[in-house]
Amino acid sequence: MTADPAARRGIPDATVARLPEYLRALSSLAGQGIGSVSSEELAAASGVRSAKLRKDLSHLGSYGVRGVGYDVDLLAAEISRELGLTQDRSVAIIGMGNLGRALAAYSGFVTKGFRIVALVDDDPAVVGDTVAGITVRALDDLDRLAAEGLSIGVITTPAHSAQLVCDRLVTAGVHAILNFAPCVLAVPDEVDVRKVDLSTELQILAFHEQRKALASGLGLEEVAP
Amino acid sequence: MTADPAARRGIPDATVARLPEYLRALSSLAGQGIGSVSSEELAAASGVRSAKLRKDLSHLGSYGVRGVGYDVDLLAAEISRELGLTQDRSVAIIGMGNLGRALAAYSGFVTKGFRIVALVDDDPAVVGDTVAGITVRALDDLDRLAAEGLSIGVITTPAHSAQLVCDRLVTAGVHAILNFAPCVLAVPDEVDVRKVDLSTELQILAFHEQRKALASGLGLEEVAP
DNA sequence: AGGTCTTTGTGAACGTGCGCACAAAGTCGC
DNA sequence: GCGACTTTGTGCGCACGTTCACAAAGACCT
Repeated sequence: MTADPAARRGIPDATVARLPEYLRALSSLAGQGIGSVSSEELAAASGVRSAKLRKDLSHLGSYGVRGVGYDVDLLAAEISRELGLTQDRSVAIIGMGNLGRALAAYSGFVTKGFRIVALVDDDPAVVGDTVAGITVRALDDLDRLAAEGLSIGVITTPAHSAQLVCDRLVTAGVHAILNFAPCVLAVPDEVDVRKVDLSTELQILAFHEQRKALASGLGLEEVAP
Repeated sequence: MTADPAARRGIPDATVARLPEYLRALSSLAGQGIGSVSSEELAAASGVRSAKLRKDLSHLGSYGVRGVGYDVDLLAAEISRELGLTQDRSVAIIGMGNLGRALAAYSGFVTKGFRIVALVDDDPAVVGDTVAGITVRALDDLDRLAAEGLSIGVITTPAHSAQLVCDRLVTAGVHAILNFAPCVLAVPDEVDVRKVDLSTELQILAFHEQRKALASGLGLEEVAP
């Protein structure tokens, strides 16, 4: 059983997390008119080692040609299919603060198979405004949106509202949430939550900065010659 | 040698990545007037298992009391110290598009020991504008900023400008970069780069959505009773 | 057609991270 | 003061991810 040619049923999470980067690198190459790449070249363009790239790609089948490399268009199509980008997915952004508005105006991910179908806010003073060509709707409209096939919810509210909004998304049937609010969200097992937090990122950078400063400042310098 | 009480010289990366979350949970608890927590409670507030939390905390020393738990303020201070947040770090944001402006206006990370000291853009039409109370400066001012002790650079430019900006930051002596542009940056080994990309996050969510849809739609449903 | 050369795909070794389960250590009640 | 109880800190086993090194497989030249 599972005589599946691509040996699916389990692409490692670490690999999935890198596939978008490979896809971007491939798009860039295609835009330059390049039709074929070696694992070495594609790995360099993606910021990984070639062995890791080859092992990642091997999880979705054997699409390279030994002695030549990978066909750019074919591989891009294959990764897109694997990531589920062949069908458009509808996205709602909840929370029309600075970040929510910036994301609404960001055109970068519209091109990748994602479509912003709704902007939502709970402030009556904001509801009805037009942001990036879309009219802001009220929180109560979430149920109707979900019924229309909403796929992903993006939460850009303050932390104290995030769990409430999250609960309403889950109740409405949304199974994928991208959370920009600085808090942990409680969700049922079948719901995927990914978190993006720039404060966290800055703190991680600060840690490494301090580590480097300490290492060069004391204790690890060479013995005087 | 290394009879260091805290047994430092190597906190795992995975642990470092979670410390900010613990810190945020502790701040929240402190705000509620709670002075002591068990690993079980703090883990729940941070979205991890208690065993993982205890192992993480053990890497920075023994600050808990058996039978009681952790002192909220003490532990928060200890994590802050470990992350290097005791000294303020200055941050520059380069790229005054929608995202750059949103980050500049975001007050969330000012409270955490980070200070935005400069906003930068290469468009002469934008230089001189005031965003979030700060005057936008030209790209050429980066060297001067770095000389004043700039610690972290945040890149919010389009992808095609990111490498150029990155190079100037590195030349100016910045060792920590947070990259929001959808591209890989080439930097020397001594420079840390962290990348945040919402398109990537959406694609990862899309993958899991598709996987769930396939699993429930075909092949994995139960045998008819 | 055969040999050489390039590049993929992968088996094996290695390191890291995670969770369990428990001993050590301290508190609280009496 | 002592015993029971609670909670931390950690040793161990397992699974996952990464890297190395090489055999298999095809292209290209002659």
